[in-house]
Amino acid sequence: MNLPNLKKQSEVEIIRLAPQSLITKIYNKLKKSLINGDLKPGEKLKIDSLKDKYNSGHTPIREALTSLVKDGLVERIEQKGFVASNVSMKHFNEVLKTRIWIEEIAIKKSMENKKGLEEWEENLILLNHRLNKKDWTEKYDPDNPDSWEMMHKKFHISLISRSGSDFLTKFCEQLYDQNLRFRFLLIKNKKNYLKRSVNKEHKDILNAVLSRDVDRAQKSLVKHYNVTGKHFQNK
Amino acid sequence: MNLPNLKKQSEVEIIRLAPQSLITKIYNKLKKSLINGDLKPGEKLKIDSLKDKYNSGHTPIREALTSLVKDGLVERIEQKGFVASNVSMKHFNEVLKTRIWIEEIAIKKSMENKKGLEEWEENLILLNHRLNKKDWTEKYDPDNPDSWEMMHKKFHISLISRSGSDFLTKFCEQLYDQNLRFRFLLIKNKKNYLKRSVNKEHKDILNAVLSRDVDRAQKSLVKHYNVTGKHFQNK
DNA sequence: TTAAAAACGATTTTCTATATTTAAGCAAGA
DNA sequence: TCTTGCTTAAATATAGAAAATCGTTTTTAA
Repeated sequence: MNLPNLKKQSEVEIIRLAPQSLITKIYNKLKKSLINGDLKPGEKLKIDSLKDKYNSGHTPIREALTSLVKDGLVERIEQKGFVASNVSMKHFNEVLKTRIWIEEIAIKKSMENKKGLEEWEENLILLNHRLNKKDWTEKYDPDNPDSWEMMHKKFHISLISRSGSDFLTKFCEQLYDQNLRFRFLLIKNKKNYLKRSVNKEHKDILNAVLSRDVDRAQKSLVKHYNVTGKHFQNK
Repeated sequence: MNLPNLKKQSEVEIIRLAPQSLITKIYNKLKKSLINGDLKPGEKLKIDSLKDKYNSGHTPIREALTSLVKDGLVERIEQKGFVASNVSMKHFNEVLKTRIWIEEIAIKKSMENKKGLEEWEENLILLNHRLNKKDWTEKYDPDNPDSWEMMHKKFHISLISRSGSDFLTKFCEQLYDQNLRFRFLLIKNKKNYLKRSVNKEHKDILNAVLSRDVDRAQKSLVKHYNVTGKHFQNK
């Protein structure tokens, strides 16, 4: 999360030389499919089919699914296998309100954390600037960290990740992914949704953070989430 | 979490007839050992050893460990296997403050939730009453729901589980287990710890809840957690 | 002579193939 | 209609193969 993101690219390359397990690869692919809706809510996730699809044995598939269960994206029924988690407005509303409760605290604590405050602020400015230049109708592709969705996630996680609790940050990430899935699956009127002025909403949050106004930052963050919420009330 | 807990015992029995997978059994046993310290922080968790210990193949062990990674009790290093998560005061303090932040909200929302409010209150009275009768120096045994530790967990989870967000409740449970592990591993002066008047602390929380005083309930809950915290500052 | 690089072997993780167990659908008989 | 048993499909579990890591030794070269 520090500034010289681009320079670190090379380091990442070195890390990548350490072979990634099939488990991780399949986990990421399945997660993507669950979030973007390729795997439909309620759909049976048969080990054998996935095994063929991803050219692997049982173990990597089962382990990836086991992780996804803990992420809340897959449900497991003992002795009956795995199913893509169901979605509903009830679930969406739960995630929405939970995010609001949690992130209100997390952004507050992040702003109150003096250590590296200025670097964080500058980094947020950059992230927001880059995000602004991107086309937010771009396709969801978690493998591309420069895609709008991934940069958007990075901006939001950055906003709340200085609370001093990694547990909290991870929890927020989980909820972020849940929400993303709902957005892809449940938004009724996508045209309407795209009229939304996200950039303005982000700018409001950013400005509040930069003026170190905790209350206003919380309010604009909550507002941002509630605007998303509005677009789920079918119309 | 509703009142007729005892009657439901039979239902539980019926559910148990559906054979539990080895995965789940091993998951529970490993979790227990990680929390009570039989498996030491930092200890290598070799698949082969565990396989022998639990008389099983690789699959159930690996899957159980994969779940425990998501619980934060085990760490996984790609291609190098699994290790029991490390503990430190830093980690403890993180969990402590996170619990305080989160549960302050959760207990508030639980108290503000009108639906089934009175049943919940009555249930809390019962849980607290039963907890009072038990000896809190009793050994930790997650297989026995009537043990002090398990009833204590039930009381605390019950306090915060009516927020309307299952995500939040699960998160609190995770943090509860983390904290429990720290309690077993990090408390320096156990004799001193046992002098603590838990029953009084619980009664304060309960009374505040029953008088529907949100602010006082939050404060006494936080106090309860901070008292625990004090016992970690080595002396 | 010594430091770095390569090679080897043992251990362990990861993965595949296969066997066992369980669930579920269906048909025959009470 | 409700069992009961049969059949099939799928989940779960085991055994063993393949790949990666780690520590040690051997080789190479300065």
